[in-house]
Amino acid sequence: MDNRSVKALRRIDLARATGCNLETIRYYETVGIMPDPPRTAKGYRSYDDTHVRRLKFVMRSRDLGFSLEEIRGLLGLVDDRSQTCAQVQTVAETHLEDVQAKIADLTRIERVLSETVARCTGDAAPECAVIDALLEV
Amino acid sequence: MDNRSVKALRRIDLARATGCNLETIRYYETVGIMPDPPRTAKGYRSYDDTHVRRLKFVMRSRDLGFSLEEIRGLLGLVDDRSQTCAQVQTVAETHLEDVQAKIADLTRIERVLSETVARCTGDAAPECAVIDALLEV
DNA sequence: TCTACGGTCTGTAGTTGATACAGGCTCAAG
DNA sequence: CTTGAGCCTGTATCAACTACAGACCGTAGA
Repeated sequence: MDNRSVKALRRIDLARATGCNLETIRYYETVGIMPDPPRTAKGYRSYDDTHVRRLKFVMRSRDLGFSLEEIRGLLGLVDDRSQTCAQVQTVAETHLEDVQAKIADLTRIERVLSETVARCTGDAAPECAVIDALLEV
Repeated sequence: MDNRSVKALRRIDLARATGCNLETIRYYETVGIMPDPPRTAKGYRSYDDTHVRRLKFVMRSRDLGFSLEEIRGLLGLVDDRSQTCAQVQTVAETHLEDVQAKIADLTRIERVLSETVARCTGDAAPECAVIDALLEV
């Protein structure tokens, strides 16, 4: 029968596939970040690969410092296909600027950290350059 | 008399100098991120430049996704000068690896976003490439 | 077939990291 | 000497999770 229909995932399977906390999945559902999934006859949530992709995207965005509100905006592009390409472009451009600003900030920190770590002798030395550098970034 | 002693800052001055929320300064004090500052005779908090530097460091670190717990660790290096340079280096290296991972992640997103934004026609087009690209990063 | 165990459900409470507000006091410019 | 801006404390609220309680389900092994 070649029944390769999408494999149903339980909540814990989605959690394991994404690294997301089990309870957070339910939380994202209540706040509208994740859709209400189909349920089995007994009321169990039933997920598939699209949920895995979406949740991974949410988690990475969160990890990079975007708020649920901002992520909602981006997911709106995914969910509401009636928007024009121009509208999508505007949101994407704003997001791009945010990302670039974060990269610039992190790169500055990265440079100072790597320079000072390299300069550090590893000896016992209370006047270690790392410390002062950290405050100067 | 050349009285260029460090100018005392009120809480609102510290807030303005750093861009930090007024109430957050008090919060950082209660959770031990900022030290209990000296007080005037009437009990007003009195800050100086060292507080400005420290708070700026805390704020930037928070903005880049480090927890107060992690920041506490870094500030421990500043506060406890008895640690060896080697210990400082270890903490700084871990921090550096975190930063580099975040940069790599953001750079990947940045590339996909800028490529797809550039490719976008701006027409009404529900099958805009940006959307799918976002979920694939 | 029974039972143990791991998983599901809902609702609610607790945690972290802030932010806001209330009610009263203080300081300094006009 | 008033008035407005700022200070104080304590407490409440918020966002984004995270954990727990108590009841139910489903399946692998004895």
